[in-house]
Amino acid sequence: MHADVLRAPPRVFARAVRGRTIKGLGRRGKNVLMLLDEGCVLAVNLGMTGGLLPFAVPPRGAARPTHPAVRFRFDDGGTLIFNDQRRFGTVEALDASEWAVRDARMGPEPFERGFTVARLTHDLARSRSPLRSWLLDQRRIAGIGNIYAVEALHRAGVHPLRPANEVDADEALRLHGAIRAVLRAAIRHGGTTIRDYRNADGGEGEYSPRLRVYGREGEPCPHCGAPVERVVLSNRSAYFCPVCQPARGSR
DNA sequence: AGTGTATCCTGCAGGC
DNA sequence: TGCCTGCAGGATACAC
Repeated sequence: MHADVLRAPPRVFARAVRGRTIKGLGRRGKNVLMLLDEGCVLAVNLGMTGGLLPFAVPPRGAARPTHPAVRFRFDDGGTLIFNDQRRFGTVEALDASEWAVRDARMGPEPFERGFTVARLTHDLARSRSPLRSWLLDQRRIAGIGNIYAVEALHRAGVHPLRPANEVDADEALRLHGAIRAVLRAAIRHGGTTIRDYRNADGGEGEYSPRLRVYGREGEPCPHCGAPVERVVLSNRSAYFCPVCQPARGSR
């Protein structure tokens, strides 16, 4: 339907998934995983506007998704449509070894036991990237996007432009806690709907009113009242409180 | 090798 | 009303 979300030629992709059975579901970073037999993985990255929409029967009329990109049909008559307005999402069929390579390239899951303060401190020291960019890099930590990177930095009291290798031990400790806290809170509230995001049941996430700085340029910092500022790096907005997140040093 | 920028695509809000 | 610009939750090819 829209072949550009497939990384492979459509016929190659179809051959890889036709007739297969979904044995389980998973997630790695921001990727939804459908586990097929023989270790094959159908990996879906939702991008900015992607969504997986299940239907018991093929949707007709107004029920039809607005931007269908890939359609799967099941033997029981069910249909799964990957809908993606901007088509920044991707749908890929990977064999076991291809998935292993992909998995190994991704950083730790924020909630796994191996993601410790010591590991974060060690990894930060190896990079001069601005922290906001560092947090978005899926090779460092898997699963953090712009909203939660920005929110975690505010909770930790660290400036988004701070070079990763200049973060001190106390800041790393706070950042580690802040990453987990913001993700935990956002998950508990069903995610953040700004415009398009919907959960698997079609409902909106309830976390957006709880965002402390993201999208709040000029509004008062909920901690100190100073106006929230916006800075653009790598073409993406970061929001921060100039008082709670000083450009240099600890708070 | 590591890092920052431009780009893919569509739609919407706001200014004039 | 309509045209223009900027912006949007992601990831990466490419230049330096």
